[in-house]
Amino acid sequence: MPAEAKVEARSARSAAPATPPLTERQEARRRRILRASAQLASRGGFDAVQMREVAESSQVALGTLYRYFPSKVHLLVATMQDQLEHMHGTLRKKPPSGETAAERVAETLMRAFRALQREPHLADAMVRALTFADRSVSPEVDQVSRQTTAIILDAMGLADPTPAQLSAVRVIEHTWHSALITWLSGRASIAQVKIDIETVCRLIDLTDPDTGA
Amino acid sequence: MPAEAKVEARSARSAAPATPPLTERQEARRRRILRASAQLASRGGFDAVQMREVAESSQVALGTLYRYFPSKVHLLVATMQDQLEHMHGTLRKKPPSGETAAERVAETLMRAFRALQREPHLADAMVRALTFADRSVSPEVDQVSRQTTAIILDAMGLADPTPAQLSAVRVIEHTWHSALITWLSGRASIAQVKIDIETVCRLIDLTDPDTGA
DNA sequence: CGCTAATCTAGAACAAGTTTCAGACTTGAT
DNA sequence: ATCAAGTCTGAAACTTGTTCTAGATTAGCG
Repeated sequence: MPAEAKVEARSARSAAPATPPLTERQEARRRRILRASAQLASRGGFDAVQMREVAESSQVALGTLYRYFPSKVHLLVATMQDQLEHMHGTLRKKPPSGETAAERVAETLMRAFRALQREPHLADAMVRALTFADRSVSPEVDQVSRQTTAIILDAMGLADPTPAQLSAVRVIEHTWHSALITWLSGRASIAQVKIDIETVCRLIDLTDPDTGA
Repeated sequence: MPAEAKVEARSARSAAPATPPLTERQEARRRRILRASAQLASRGGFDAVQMREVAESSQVALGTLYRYFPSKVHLLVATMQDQLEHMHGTLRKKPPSGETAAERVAETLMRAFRALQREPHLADAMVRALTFADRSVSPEVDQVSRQTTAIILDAMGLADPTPAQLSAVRVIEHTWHSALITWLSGRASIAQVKIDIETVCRLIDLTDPDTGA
């Protein structure tokens, strides 16, 4: 029988279908790797996360690093999952105060944006990885997307959204990601991102089953 | 005095401030390079565009290729500029037929989307490069963005848009790029992209100075 | 305990983007 | 026609992501 179970995509909750539980030491390794990844990313962004350095930093052989995360993009997307969970927890504690759903969503996203501004390099690494990811990372990217959707729906305060509302949420996510990229690459100001977020959030009112179209 | 002028960012119109004109042979080299890039990209997407192969394919030394395009991302973004010009020309010939501005924009974007579907690998290479570009490529990416904006404004049929309308256009572009990415990475269907585009285009009506909010 | 299969480690090796360099070639000016 | 300065070429070198290998370790089972 195997000694330590096969290591694969890890996820927050019960999403993973067949992920054998990790040993304590394995869980610890995984943590060390993610911590090193975030640390290096915080310094110099995407480029500063070098696999050899991550391995050394987390006291793990390069081959092992690749066993846990099959590519740099996988690693950074996993790092993002990790950070997103934090974020969601933090956001839950102080629900947004806006009157309308649109206001609350915009407020929540701006709060998240401010958090990202505190670690712009880390944001750079995570977002670039997310948009650069190819099909082999789809499951992980999808998980990030679901988590983001959950955060937005939370802010809207909706139990069961209509299809139109889900469309609006998807568009908001698109805008969120793309606006972040333009900000990170210095092509848009913080103010600009704020405007874009507020603009797209008006779509929510438009799809409100009571008042919208 | 210099023999052949310094090669730098090239742009469609008068945007470049100080780009000495290229020799005929230089212009020809540049063309060959872009053609090779598009050709390789059409085959296997981003990964298939290998600088050594582009150089060989376009009968240019590797060092020369790097003189014309300082990185793979620069090259692919330039390739996108090139393709966008084609596209804009093509789109101009058959203006969209929709009643409202929103309909016309959605129609135009869907037409562009269909064109991309014909060369999904090329689309992959260009879009991935665009979103992966860091600050050093900002001017070129910005040029692509301006060109895209021009296409959308064309479709709206607007001479001088209001700030609110420009915001809407920016959000539409965000959605357009991000939706393309989700499609390219297999996380969204063509139908899904269509819905997202149509959804975000409703923002236009919302900002119409006559009828909107 | 002692086995056995899987995991982990160290390090070499490979791949593709990027840089560098010496020498041949072009260009525009004199 | 000649020259100086800038370009192009071919090839090697360097960087960093990724793969591979042989041997040491570890985990669970009988």
